[in-house]
Amino acid sequence: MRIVFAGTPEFAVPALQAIYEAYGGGLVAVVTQPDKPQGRKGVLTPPPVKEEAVRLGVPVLQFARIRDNISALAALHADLMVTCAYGQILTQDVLDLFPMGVWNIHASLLPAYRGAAPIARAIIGGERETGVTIMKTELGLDTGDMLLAASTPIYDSDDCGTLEERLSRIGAELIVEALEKIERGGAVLQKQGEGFTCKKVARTEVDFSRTAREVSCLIRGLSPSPFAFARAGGLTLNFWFAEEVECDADVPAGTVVAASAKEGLVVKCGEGAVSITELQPAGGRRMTARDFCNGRKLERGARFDQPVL
RNA sequence: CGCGGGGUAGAGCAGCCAGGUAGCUCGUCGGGCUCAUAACCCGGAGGUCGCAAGUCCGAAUCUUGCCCCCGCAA
Repeated sequence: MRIVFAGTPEFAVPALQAIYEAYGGGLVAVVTQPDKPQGRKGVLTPPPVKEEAVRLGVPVLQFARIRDNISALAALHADLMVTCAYGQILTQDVLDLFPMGVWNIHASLLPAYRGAAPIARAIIGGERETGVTIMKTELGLDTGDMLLAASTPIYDSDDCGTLEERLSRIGAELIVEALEKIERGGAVLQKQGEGFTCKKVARTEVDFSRTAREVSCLIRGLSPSPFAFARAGGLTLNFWFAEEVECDADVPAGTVVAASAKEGLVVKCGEGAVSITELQPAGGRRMTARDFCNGRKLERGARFDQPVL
C-alpha cells in the first residue's frame, strides 16, 4: 500500500511517525505547508511535520495550493492519503487521486467540534471529555463517515498544550489501527449525526464577570497560544494557567482578592474566583504567580479592566 | 528598516529621568518560638548592576556601539 501523509503542525508528527513505523517505504511522500516566516525576525521556518519527514528520509512536497498540483500528486501513484491538520482544503480532484480513499485524523469526538481548533474549543466549551476520530474525507468540512474514535477525559489540570499532546498520541495509535482495517477491507463506516462546527480561536480578553469555571476554561483553552489576557494597572498579562478557587469576598468581578507569594494571584469572578497560577507580563517571560507577586506589580484590591465588548 | 518592553544576589522586581554607601518580596543557610508547622521572630551568606568604549573627582544611573530575552502585529 502506497501512502501519502498530509499534515503540518506538531499535532500531526506522532501520526507521521506511527505510519512510518508501520509502513516504512510504503509512506511514499509527505505533503505539508510551505515554510513560513516566524517571529519578530521573520525567520523562514519549516513546519514540524517537514522537519520530521526530513529526519525520517521521506520525500517532502510543499504546495502553495495543493489543488494546483494534481499532476505532482498523481505521479506518486499512491493508494491512499492520510490527512492530519494539513491546513488546506482538498478538492474533489485531490480526493479522486486515491483509490483507497483519503482519511482524516480529527481531534474531536465527531460530529461535535468539526472544523478548526477543536481541542481549544472543547476546553473553552467546558467539556469533560473529548477525543480523536478517524473519518473518510469528503468535500464537507469534517462531515465524512467515521471509521474509528477514541476518547479521553479533559482534566482541570489540562491546557490546550497538554491535551493536544495526549490527543496527538491517541490519533497516532488510531490511524495505524484504521489503516489496518482499511487494508484488510473490513472497514465499516458510520454516518455522522447532527453536529456543529467550531471556529478557530483568537487571543481573547478575559471577562471576569463570567463564572470561575468559564474563565478558567477560557484561559486553559487558549494556552499556550494565542492566550487569554487581561489588563490592570497599566500591565497587560497573558495567562498561562488558572484554577478555580473558593471565594466569598463581596467585591466586584475582576478585583484582585489576593496577590502574595503564599496565596498566589486570585481574581474574583462573576461566580467564585480563579487563581492565576502561571502568567506572562507583556515584555516579560512566563512565570509563576509566586514570582509575579514577589515583583509587586499588582496589589490586593487592584482591578482588572473590563473588556470592551 | 513594522510597534513596543526588558537584561541589577538563586527567582521576581525597585533604584536610572534630576550621577555620590546595592534596596524590596521570596528562596536559601543558621538560630529562636511551638505539641507542631509551608506560620511567626532574630541573624547570616549571596551581586564583575548583559558586554565594550567614552564623559566625569566619581557611572547601575549620562553618551555611543554590540550581544541576548520578551509582548503586540504580520
